[in-house]
Amino acid sequence: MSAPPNFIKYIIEADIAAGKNDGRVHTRFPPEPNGYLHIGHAKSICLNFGLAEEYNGLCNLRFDDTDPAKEEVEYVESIKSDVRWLGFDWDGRLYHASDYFEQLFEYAVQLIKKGKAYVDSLGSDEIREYRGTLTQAGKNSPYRERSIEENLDMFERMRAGEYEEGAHVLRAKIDMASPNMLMRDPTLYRIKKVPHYRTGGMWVIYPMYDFTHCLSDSIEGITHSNCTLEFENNRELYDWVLDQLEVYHPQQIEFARLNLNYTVLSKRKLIRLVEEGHVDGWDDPRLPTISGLRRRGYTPESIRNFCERIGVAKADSMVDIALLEYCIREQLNKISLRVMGVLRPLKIIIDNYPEEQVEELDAINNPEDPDMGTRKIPFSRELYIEQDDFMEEPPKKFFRLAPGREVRLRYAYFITCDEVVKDPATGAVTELHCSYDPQTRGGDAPDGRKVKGTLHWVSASHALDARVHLYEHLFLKENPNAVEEDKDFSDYLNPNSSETLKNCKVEPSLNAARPGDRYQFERLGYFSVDTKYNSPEYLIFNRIVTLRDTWAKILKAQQQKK
RNA sequence: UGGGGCGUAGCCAAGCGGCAAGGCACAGGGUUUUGGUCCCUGCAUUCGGAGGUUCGAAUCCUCCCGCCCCAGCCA
Repeated sequence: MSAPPNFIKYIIEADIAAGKNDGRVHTRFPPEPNGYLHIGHAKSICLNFGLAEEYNGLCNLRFDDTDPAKEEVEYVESIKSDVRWLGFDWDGRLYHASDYFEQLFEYAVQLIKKGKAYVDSLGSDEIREYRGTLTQAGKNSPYRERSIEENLDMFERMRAGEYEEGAHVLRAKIDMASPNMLMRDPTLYRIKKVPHYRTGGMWVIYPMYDFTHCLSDSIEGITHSNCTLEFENNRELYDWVLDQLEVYHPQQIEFARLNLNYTVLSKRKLIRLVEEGHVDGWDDPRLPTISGLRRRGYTPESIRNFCERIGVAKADSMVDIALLEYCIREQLNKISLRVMGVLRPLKIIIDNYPEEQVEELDAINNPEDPDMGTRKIPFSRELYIEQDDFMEEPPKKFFRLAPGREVRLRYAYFITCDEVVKDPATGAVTELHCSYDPQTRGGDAPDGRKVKGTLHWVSASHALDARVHLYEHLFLKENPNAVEEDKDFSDYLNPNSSETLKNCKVEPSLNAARPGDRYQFERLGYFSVDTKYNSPEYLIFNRIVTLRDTWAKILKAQQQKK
C-alpha cells in the first residue's frame, strides 16, 4: 500500500516522533508558471502530495510567480489541469507568491530596519564584478553602508516607481567573502516595470526567489520544503532570511531531480523544441510533458507508479525510459480492450471460401479479464494481414506465413498460402492466394495438428480506415544533454521519431471508439484515439507503446550475427 | 585553486556495525489461439579506491579518485 521508504520519509518520521511541528506534515508543490509541466515535475508532485497523504498532512499548490516577464495565465491553467489529471487535489489551498507581495515588502522593510538589507546602486555588471569569483572573495559595494533611513526612503521610492529599471536593487547585507556565492549580499528585490499577470501594474519591484520562497513556505506553515539538488546552496540563505526575521522556520530538504534517457527534461530545452517547431506544440505525443504523455495515451496511474518505482534519493541519476514504458504496458495489459488492426495491409484471398459469405466469429475482449466479455468480428473471402507477417523466403524461427505454410488467423481458421502475386514491375508482393480448412473454425484443428503462428487480420470489406501515428524516442542519443563540441542538443533529434501510416485497416467494432479511448491492437501494441485531431473519414490513433517484441529481438540478433 | 553535495549490478534503489532487499533491463526454461500476459531460473564473494578501528564494516575513522551544483537584477 504505502510507497517504498526514502530519506525524506525518515526525516519526517523522526520529526513526528520528536513532536516537531506538533506532528504536523505540510508540503507544497511550487511551480513557476513559465512553462508546461513534465514528468520531472510529476516526480515532485507525487512526492509532495504523496507525503501529505501518507502522513495525514496537507499539500499546497503554490505558484512561484515573481518574474512577470516570463509568467503567463496559460501556464497556470495548464499546470492546474495537469496536477488534477495526475490525480491530486490541493483542496482549496491554491496560493501564489504574488499573494504575498505586500507582506514580503513589509518583511523587506523589517530587514532594512535591522540593518540587514540595503539599497545598492551599482549596475548589474558592477555587482557581478564586486561579487568576486569562486576562489576569490568579493568586495563591499560603496553603497553598502547607507543609513537605515536612506535605505528605507529609497526602497519606498523604488516601489513608487521613481527609478528606472536597473538603477537600484535591494540586497541582503551578509558577507561578501562568504565561500557560498549565494551569501555574498544576494539581491532581494529588483525593479521591473513589467505588468504581472495577476497583480497587473500594481508593482514595479519584484522579490527574488530566495527571499520569496522561504517566506512563502513560512507564511503557509509548510513543515518540509522539498526541492531539487541544485538548491542545496540556497539553503543557507533560506535559513538566514527566516532567522533574521525570526519567523516560523520550515525545513528545506533537497532530492535529485529526474532525468530520463532519450529525452530532455528542462523547461528551456522543451520551450525550444516547441518554439522552433521540432514538435507539434506542448502536447506533442513525443514530449515528456504531462500533456504530451496524456495525449500519447499514458494514464495517470502509470505515471504515478513510475514515480513510485524510481524512488527519491540524493544521487544524480538517469532513469531508463524503458521503465516508464513498462509501467504503461503493465496497466494497459490489465484494462485494455483487445482489437485487431492492420497497420501495413497485405491483401489475401481465400480461394476456397464462398464469395459473398460472411461469418461472425467470437473474439475475447481481454484475456486478462473474462468479465470484459466477447465480441463478434466478421470474416470473409478477402482479408488483410500485416505485411510483416508474410515472407517469401522466411529465415529460421519465422513462424508466420510463407509459401506453402499453414498458420492460424486469430479466432478464425487455419489458412495455407498457395500463391504469391507480385507486381511485375517492382517485384513487390501485392496479394496472396490462400486456402482455408473449414474444420478449423474458431482456431483449433479437430485432428489436433498445430501451427506455429497466429496472425491478426481484418475483413477487407468490413474494415474501417484508420490513420496511425507511430512514435519512437525523440532523441537518438541516450543523453542529449551531453553535447559535444560545436553541437546543439537539437542535433541529436531522431528524424524518425514520428511516422504516420495512412492506409491502416481496423476491425469494425472500432466504430465505437471515442477520442482518448485506449486499445491493445493484438500483437502490435497499445494505441489511443487522438484527442487533438479527428476526421469524419477515418480514425486517428497514436501508438502509446509497442508490445514486448521477442521476435524483433531474435531478428536483431540474427542480423547482428551476419 | 573556495564552498555545497553525491558515488551499492547495464539503469533506478533499499540498507544506518552482524555478514548485499526489490524493480526495470538482460539471458535461459515452462504455459499460451497475442513471438503479449503469466510462471520459474540466472544475474554484485561484493558496495568508487587504498589503508585503519572491530570478533565482525557497504555501514565507523583517515587519505585518495571521480561526478554534479554555485560567480542571473531566473527559479
